[in-house]
Amino acid sequence: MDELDAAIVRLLQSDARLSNRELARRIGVAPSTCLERVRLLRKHGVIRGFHADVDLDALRREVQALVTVRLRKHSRPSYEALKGTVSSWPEVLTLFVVSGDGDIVLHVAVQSPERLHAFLVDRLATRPEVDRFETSLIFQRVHNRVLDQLPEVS
Amino acid sequence: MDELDAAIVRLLQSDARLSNRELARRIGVAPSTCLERVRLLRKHGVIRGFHADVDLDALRREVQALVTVRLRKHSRPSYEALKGTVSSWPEVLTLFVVSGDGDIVLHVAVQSPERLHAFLVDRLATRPEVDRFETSLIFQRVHNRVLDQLPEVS
DNA sequence: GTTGAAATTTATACAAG
DNA sequence: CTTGTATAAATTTCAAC
Repeated sequence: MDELDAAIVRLLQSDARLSNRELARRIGVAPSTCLERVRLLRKHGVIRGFHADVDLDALRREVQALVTVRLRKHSRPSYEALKGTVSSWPEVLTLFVVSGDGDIVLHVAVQSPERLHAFLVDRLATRPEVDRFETSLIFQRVHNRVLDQLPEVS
Repeated sequence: MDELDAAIVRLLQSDARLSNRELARRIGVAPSTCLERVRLLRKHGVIRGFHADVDLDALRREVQALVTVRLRKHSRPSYEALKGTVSSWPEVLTLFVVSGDGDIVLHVAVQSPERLHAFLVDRLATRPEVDRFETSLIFQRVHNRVLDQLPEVS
């Protein structure tokens, strides 16, 4: 990753649909050079994919929460079982495996407070791996979608 | 949002760089129809943008954490001041304003455990709005990038 | 709202520096 | 690794349904 790659990565984070021509123009190289750079960034896993960011309200997900889950057992099968199940739940946007008071944090988004409660008691609380959980309503989310490469630690 | 819009939104979440032709082919309409649909979805704010998903390790962000922050005062100026400051910190990926034990949750990603500590004590703890905070290391993150529209609540 | 076709713009491969 | 050029493909507009 040199300066050019960093610039490409920055621009494609802010707009994944930039044409290759425009991208090349902005970083100051020929389109064919730019195309090859992007191809390599994808191949090497630096760029993992391109995704549309969709308004949650439009998806009828007006209520968001962070749910901190504590497992009954801290065994690998316990983690894997819950992770596997959760990934099939449409309510869940992100799952974090964490240290600390909780073991897993879920970011969920659903239609209503009632649906949130239904998710918690019908889906989550019925899982045998789950001991207990705490729920925080999300009033606001601010996403930074353009991340720069941090400087090397010297 | 009819069935066609939902299909477009679904496909563009999984691959924002799908060509308009391919998108049109998959949902079964003419390219010009598809183009107009996408244009309207953007105009109406359903599609908020297109972003490249970049590997955090490639950005030298190998250590992630969730930081639950408690404010000294629960006044609007207190929230706004911290939100404003945080948005200029490159370490922060997402900020959640939440209810519950914490008032704000930060998802941060930095170079090393040492840098995480530096972030916490030098940046966060020095803010006058901050009372205290708790930090959970993130061992794993599973992102669901394709969200379907949830059914109407009847 | 949708379409097909024309005109414009872009992506892509590749030979060469 | 980079570039310019040639070819193929896609985007975009628009008159008409």
